[in-house]
This record gives sequence, structure tokens and C-alpha cells, in this order.
Amino acid sequence: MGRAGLGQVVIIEGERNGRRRPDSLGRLKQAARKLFVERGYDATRPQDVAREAGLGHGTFYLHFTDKRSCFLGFIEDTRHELDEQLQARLMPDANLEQRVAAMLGAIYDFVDSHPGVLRAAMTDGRVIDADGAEGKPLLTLWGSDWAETLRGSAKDGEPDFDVDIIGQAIAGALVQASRESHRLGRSREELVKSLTRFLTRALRPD
Amino acid sequence: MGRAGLGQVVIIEGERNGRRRPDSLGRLKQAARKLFVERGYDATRPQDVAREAGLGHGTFYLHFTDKRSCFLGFIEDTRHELDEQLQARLMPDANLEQRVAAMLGAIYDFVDSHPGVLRAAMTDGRVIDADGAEGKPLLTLWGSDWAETLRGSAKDGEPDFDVDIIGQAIAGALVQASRESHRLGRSREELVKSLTRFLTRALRPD
Amino acid sequence: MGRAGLGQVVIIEGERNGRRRPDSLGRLKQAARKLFVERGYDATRPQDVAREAGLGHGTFYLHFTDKRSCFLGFIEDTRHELDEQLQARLMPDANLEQRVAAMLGAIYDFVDSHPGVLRAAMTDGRVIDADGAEGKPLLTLWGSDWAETLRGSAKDGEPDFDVDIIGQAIAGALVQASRESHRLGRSREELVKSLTRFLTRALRPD
Amino acid sequence: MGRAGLGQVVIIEGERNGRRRPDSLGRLKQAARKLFVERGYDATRPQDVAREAGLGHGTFYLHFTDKRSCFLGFIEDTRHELDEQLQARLMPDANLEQRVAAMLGAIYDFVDSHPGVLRAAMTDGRVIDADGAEGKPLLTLWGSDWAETLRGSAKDGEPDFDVDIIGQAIAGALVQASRESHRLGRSREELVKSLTRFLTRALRPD
DNA sequence: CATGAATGAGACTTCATTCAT
DNA sequence: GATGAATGAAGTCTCATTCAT
Repeated sequence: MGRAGLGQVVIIEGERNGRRRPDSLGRLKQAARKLFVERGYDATRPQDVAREAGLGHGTFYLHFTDKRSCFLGFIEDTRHELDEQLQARLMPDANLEQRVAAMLGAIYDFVDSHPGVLRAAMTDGRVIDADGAEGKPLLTLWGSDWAETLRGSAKDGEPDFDVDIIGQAIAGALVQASRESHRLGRSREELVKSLTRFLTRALRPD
Repeated sequence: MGRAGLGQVVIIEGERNGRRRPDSLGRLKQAARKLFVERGYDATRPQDVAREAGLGHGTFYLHFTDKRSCFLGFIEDTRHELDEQLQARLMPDANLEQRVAAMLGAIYDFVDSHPGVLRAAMTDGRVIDADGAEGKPLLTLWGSDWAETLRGSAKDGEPDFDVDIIGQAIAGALVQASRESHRLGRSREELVKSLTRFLTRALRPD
Repeated sequence: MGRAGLGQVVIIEGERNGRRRPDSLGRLKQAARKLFVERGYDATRPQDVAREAGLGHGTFYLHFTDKRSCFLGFIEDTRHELDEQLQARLMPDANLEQRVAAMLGAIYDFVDSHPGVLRAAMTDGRVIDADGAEGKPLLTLWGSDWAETLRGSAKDGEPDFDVDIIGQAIAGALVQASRESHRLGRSREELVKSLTRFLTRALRPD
Repeated sequence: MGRAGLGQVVIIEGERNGRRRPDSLGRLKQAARKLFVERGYDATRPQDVAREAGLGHGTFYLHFTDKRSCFLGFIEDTRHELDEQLQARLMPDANLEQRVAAMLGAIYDFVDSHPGVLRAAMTDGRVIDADGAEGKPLLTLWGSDWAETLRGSAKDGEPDFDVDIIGQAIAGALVQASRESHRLGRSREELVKSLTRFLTRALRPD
């Protein structure tokens, strides 16, 4: 295979001469996720990420300027991934009950299939940021989303609570309940049922 | 020994600038708390703690065997402190509404007076532990407490949700709402009012 | 890859001033030997070894897991080296006199060309070891060798002394005499002549 | 015993008020010897010596200017002690055989009653000396003594070996044999008998 | 693109010594 | 004299990053 004639150079795309692994960046990202989740930011060395990806130490710096930027990328990717799952399940004109169920399902599935990723991704960015960059933590963003949802669904009468505060409360409730339901050995169905009842009752007008 | 004759001068000064600073351990603990809160575990060096306490590097190791043990002590202290505030506000036969208000007040005050401490103390111990020590995170413990409360107050009819799950949900809601209410610029009163309404409605029987 | 066309310039320089010094391990070992000999174990810092080798601090730990392992390696290397010299000079069926002369020559040459190495390599391993590793000191091993030699050459009549004890005595005598003969300004010939006479007389039957 | 009447103050010499231990210096020296022998120079901290002596850390510096001076004192004391034992056993007009037996007995007894001290005291002073101070190692001094003895006993005919070299050889032989005879499980008698035979034969004229 | 030997700032920790009591 | 809390220089080792190949 690939026996080139004398003097002739044949480059086979994507296989090359055996060196070049395909998709180094992808392999690095996957490795980084695994290690950040298992060990946390500080205990993960770029060298470990590269080795986990089956690449040389130096290759890491071909794809990331920094260990920090690698971590920030991991956070961002996780956000997108979770958000996609959320949006996919959210029918445009769902009612409150459906919304709660959809979000719960999404979070639960995510935590289920990527154990530990959520916690790692919620690591406060401040530790990583030397400068003031980085935005709000993931959880806070979801809280804001919920506040928006509440504002939108409050067509009839004004709610008698602060939607921003309650938005954050809901986000906190969902995530913490989802996290612990694994430890408690509850099934996804039990989680969704209980929380849906709890929240719909809390949110419905008197 | 120590029986001073009349006219003896007792030097109380006790501040000097030389040796024998009073209460080095206390100063170190205070400094450690400050820095762990401001910078997190990894970004805080024992040297910084000592300097912050106005002591030499070596003094740190007169009081802690380790950076790790210093952090673990900080966590434990914070737990005790918050738990005391909680217990102090909790009247034995409070109803649900009063209970919610009490816990919210305690958390809010704590977060208010010790900004950032809560998040730092909630750092997942696994990173620091290495061995199997350390128990559940603070937040989970509170969730269990709430589950117990719910179980106790469900005299009449069985609730139609899983109390363990909802206990965790409530804990998550309270902490996240408390955290963000600062960022949102809400007063303590607004926070307590909104959350109390929200929770009592969610928990009250249909 | 690497097939150079005609006229291609191959840079052999290989010394440069930048990265990739040739044979870092060799340079480090040589530097370590020099410093361990000159200053002893405790007074030699890994950093010094690296600098002496013209390398950065960190490079030391690319080749040794530990300062301790570096020292242990030095000991082992020295043992091998000296043993080789010994074996090389030892004809299989040498008589006692020839044996004495051979060993003396080997030790003397070694001490001559590597001044101080012997003493350093004889440093009692117990200080460095901590665990039960490491065997007997070099000198004791030689003593055992001598005991074996004595046992072998005692064909006719049993010697009237304990060969194990006298084996150790001979080893001690040779090494101490070799060491001091330098300080005394004696030539190699004088040393060998005196000691050979002394030992052959002591060992010959009445 | 010592029941003092009311209001009467009785100072019992050497007992005082319970504080002042008698002979702090002696206790420190004893402790230092123990630890230097067990752990070696570098692994022994002044603090350990003081604690071993049942005294406070600071007391060490009331009696020694330095850790180094403490060690040097230990060496010197050991030399004197061994030398005294040697002189005590050495009858002024002993013949060679008696001389050998006397020295062997002295060394063996010393090594027997103070295991490890000899090796510690033979630690090359260069490690400890920053400056060029310190004299010759103990073993070398003994070698010189033996050279003197040989010179003295060579009344009749000149020996056919270099007395300085052979003096060192004898010292090395005696010490190494004494050391190892413990490890070999030989009794003092066996050691002395074998070595005496060996040496007298080696030294006697043809 | 890929590699990994090399680097050195800097982290954690120890320990000889001082000095107020 | 005696004490031990305090000190900070210094030691061992790690790790993010570079760069010649």
C-alpha cells in the first residue's frame, strides 16, 4: 500500500505516512474533558492531556495557547452541549409544566451520561481567570433563563415574587436535586415527577 | 512563682514588634479564611497566609501540619459556624413558613458577612482529599436536613413527592437564590419575602 | 524523511547553546560523582549537579527520580567500575602473592585516578536508605571476597585463624593503606612492595 | 524528708524548685551522642538533642555555640575515651603480641559497649568543616600510632617494609575486623586470637 | 504538523538559630 | 539558667511552556 515509484512522493490524505493521527484537536479536547472531570483543573497537566490523547507533549500547544484556554474551551463546549439538549427538548409554546419537565429531563440525561462534567464545568471561573474576564457561572445563566421564562409566562397577573430571585432559586433546585438523585438512587422518572409537582404548585397562581 | 511583690511593674503591652505575637493560630486561621475565599485553595500559598497574618513563613507549620490540613480546618470551622447560626434561629416548634424564613435569614446573613466563604467551603473536597476522608458537601447535608423537616411536618397527608429529592431541591434553591440576590442587588427582605412565598406555596397541600 | 538530496548541508555541530545537549544523563552522572566526592551527599544539591553539568535544574529530574536515587546510582556505578578493574587484573590461578599485588594495584590505581571517590562510595548507606534496601558496604564485600580467597588457598593445612575475620582485616588493611599512602607521599611501588611482603608473611604457614 | 515548716523556704541543692535539671550539659552530650550515632550528623537536629535530653530547644544553645561545635565535641570526646581505654591497657614495656592484643581488646570492647559510635566518629570531618580546620580522621591517627610502635620495636634489624604504610594497614585491619566480627557473630576471644596470630606472624622477622 | 528534552520560576516544607519571657 | 514560639534562608521537587529536530 502506497509503494511509490522512485522519486515519486505520494501523500495519502488523512493517513499520510503513519505519523499524523487524525483529528488531534478532537482527541485533545476529549482527553482534556476526561481529565478535568476526573482530577479538576489544577491537578491536570497539559502533559497528561497530551498523553491521554496519545500525542506528544508539545502538540498540546499547537492547538491551545494555554492550559487556561483549554479549560475555558472545555467549559464553553459543555455549555453549548447542554444548551443544545435543552433547546432540542423545548417546544416553542410549552406550558410551565412541560418546561420544567423538559429541563429536568435534559439535565438528568446530561448528568447521567457525563458524570462529573457538570460539577467541573461549574467550577467558578474566578480561580482560572487572572483578569476579570469570564462570564457568569453556568448555573447563574440558567437562573436568568428561568427568570425570563417566568416573566414570559406571567401574562395574566403579576407574580407576587421577584422573578429574578425565583429564577435563580429554580435553577439551584433543579441542579442540586438532579445531582443528588443519583446518590439517592432515584430513577429519572421519580425525579421528574416529584420536581414537576413541586415547581408547578409553587408557580401556579393561588 | 508568679507572686508579684508590691510595686512590681507588669508589662501588659503584649503587642511589641518582636516575638511572641498573641494568638498566632487565630491570626493564621483568619488569614487563611480570607485568602481561601478570595483566591481559592490552589492559588493560596502557606506563605501568603503567614504574611497576611503578619507572621513568618515557618510559623504556619507550627500550627498546621500541612496546607491541606489548614484548608480542611477552614471547611470544618465554617460548617460549625453556619450550623450554629442556623440552630440559634430555629425555634423548636416553628411552622414551615417560619422555618423557611429562619434558614433564609441565616444563610443570607452569613453570605452577607462572609462574602465568598460559602462558595469556598463548598469546594468539592475530593480534589483536596486524595484519601477517602471528608464526607458529603455542605449543601447536601442541608438538603438532608430539609428532607427531615419535610418528613416531620407531613403529619396529615402524605406529600405527593419524594421528600429526599425535594429536600435537596430546596437547599439548592435557597443557596443559589441567596448567592445571586447579592449580585442582583436585592435586599435581604426582598429575598426572604419572595422565597418564603414561593416555598410555602409549593409545600402546602393542594 | 531524512533522505538528504545531493548538496544538502547536514548540521553536525551538535553542541549549539540551546536545547538538546548530547548525553545529558552522562553529563549529570559525571557531575554528580564529582560533587558527591568533593562535598558529600548532604552538601550536594540537585541544582548544583545540574549546573555543574551545564543543564537546568529541572533536567536533573528527567533522569533521576530523586536525589537519593542519583546517589545510589553513583554508588553502584563505582562498585561496578572498581570490581571490573579488580577482575581484569586477577588471573584465575594466581597465587596469594599475585593476588595481593593485583588487588593492591587495582585499588591504588582507582584511588589515584578518582581521588576521594572511594571514601564517598563507602559512605554508610544507612543514612541515605531509610528503608531496608542497600546491602553491605563496599568494604565488607571485599572482606568477604578475601575470606573466600583464603579458604580456597588453604589446601594443605587448615589456617590457625578465622578466615572470615582475617578476610575483613585484609580488606581494611589494603584500603586504609592505599588511602594514606597518597597522603604520605609514597609511590605505588612502595605501597605494593611493603604490603605484599607484610601480607604474604602473615599468611604463609609457619 | 525535707518537710519544711510553715513559711520556711528550704532550698535543696541540686533539686531546687523542680525546674533546674542537674547537669544540663552532660545530659545534652549524652543525647547528642545517642542521636549522632543513630541518625548521623545531618539527620540530627539540635531540637531533637534537646528533647532527648529532656530540655527545652533553646537550652542547647546555652551549652553549644553551634550544632557543628556539638558534633566536633562528640568526636573529640570519643577520641579521648577510646584513647584512655587504649592507654590503660597498654603496659609500658609490652611486646608486640601483647600490644596487638591490648589494642584489639580495647577496640572490641569499645565497639561492643558503644555500638555505632566508632563509625559515627569516623565520619569524615570535611563534611562538617566549612573551613579547613579539623585534623586527620581518627583512623589515620591510630595508623600513625602504630607506625610509631613499629619504629620503636624495630631495635635489632630494620624491617623490610615502610612502617608508615604498614602502620596504616594495621589500623585499617583492626578496625574493619572488629567492626565485622560483630556482624559475623564472632566472640571477642575469637577475634583477638585470630588477629593476634595474623599480625604477630606478619611482623616477626623471618 | 508533531515531538519530547530542556528549562527555570516557584510551590511546599524543614530546620538552625534567636530572643522575649 | 531555661524555655519554646517565631523566623526566614534554603532545600527538594513540580510543571507550564519552549524550541531544535
